[in-house]
Amino acid sequence: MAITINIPQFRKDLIDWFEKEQRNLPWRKNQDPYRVWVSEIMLQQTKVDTVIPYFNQFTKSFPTLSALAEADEQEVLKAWEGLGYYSRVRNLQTAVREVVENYDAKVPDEVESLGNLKGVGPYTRGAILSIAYNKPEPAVDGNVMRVLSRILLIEEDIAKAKTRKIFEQAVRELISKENPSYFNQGLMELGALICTPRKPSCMLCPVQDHCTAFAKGVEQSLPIKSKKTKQKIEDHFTLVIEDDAEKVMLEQRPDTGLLAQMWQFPMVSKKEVSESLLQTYIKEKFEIDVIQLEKLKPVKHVFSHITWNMDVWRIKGVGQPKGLMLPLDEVTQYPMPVSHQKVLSQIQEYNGN
DNA sequence: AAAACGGGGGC
DNA sequence: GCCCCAGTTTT
Repeated sequence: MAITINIPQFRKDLIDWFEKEQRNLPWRKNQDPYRVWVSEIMLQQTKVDTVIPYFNQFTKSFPTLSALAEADEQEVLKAWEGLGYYSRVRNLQTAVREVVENYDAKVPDEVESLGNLKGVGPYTRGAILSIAYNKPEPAVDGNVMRVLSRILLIEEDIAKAKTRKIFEQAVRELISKENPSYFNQGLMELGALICTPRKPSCMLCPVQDHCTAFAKGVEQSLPIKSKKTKQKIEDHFTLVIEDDAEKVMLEQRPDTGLLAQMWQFPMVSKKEVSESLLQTYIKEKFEIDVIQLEKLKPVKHVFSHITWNMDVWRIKGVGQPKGLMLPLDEVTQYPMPVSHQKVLSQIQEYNGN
């Protein structure tokens, strides 16, 4: 694909704008590769405003790569609680331990070694190399594809995996060798502030003169993106099991899959147990005698690909329940997904708080 | 190549 | 309700 814009002028316009207009964000305080790395992982599929408080807390709790490598896994997961995509932080800790082991606790500055780390894909690799090490590597995310699809009038489907390579090649031709960091960050910042998905602010755009889509008046219809996955619905019983000491039961989710290793109130799919058999199921599974069974307000939780309809039941039992029992005010010490934080709120409301 | 993987926010 | 978001891993 032939690039027809004035490349030196484009670089200057973009970088000058970024120098003047960039937001003051905590991970821009310095170029510490570890902090850049943490920020890039947090920012995957996640808005800046959401990330800011998490980043501040996380880097306070785990200030260095070595600190994160040595930290307790559950504490790390707890620090990520509510951010979502929890495999990101489990992979991150796996990767920093690898860096301590193989690279003397220094974040690699080469494509190969950096890209082989767990959770570091093509985007994150390029972001770290350019922002922390000022190397002219592409860092193509959704912003960059949107911005460049408009400027260069690229009409490939950005939902396709191989389309990213087209944009990487374009960045390789466009990128400033003097300041690759600001060039890449400028593209992303432009996508976040000006060249937005809907109603882009073209009148304020520092590179409007270079934009083919704007010249043709088609910026609103770019980028092209197919893909819409149909999402499933799952119905579950969610069990708040209380013993005579007023402790409640928590269980840990499996090591892999959805919300891996997070803690929750025991849950069972309605495909496995019917409401009429619920009491028998509880009695056998948790080895208690049920003396009270109340239905509370249901909780609905929407993921990107699944909707959980959770019928919440409060169960009073006698005996020694098979499972972790702890006082209600201590469950927050365990990393729990937002869905079950909603359940916890139901209980507290029911208890009159 | 497509699906899995969270959560929040804009309209 | 639908779409978006500073993506990577698994199938």
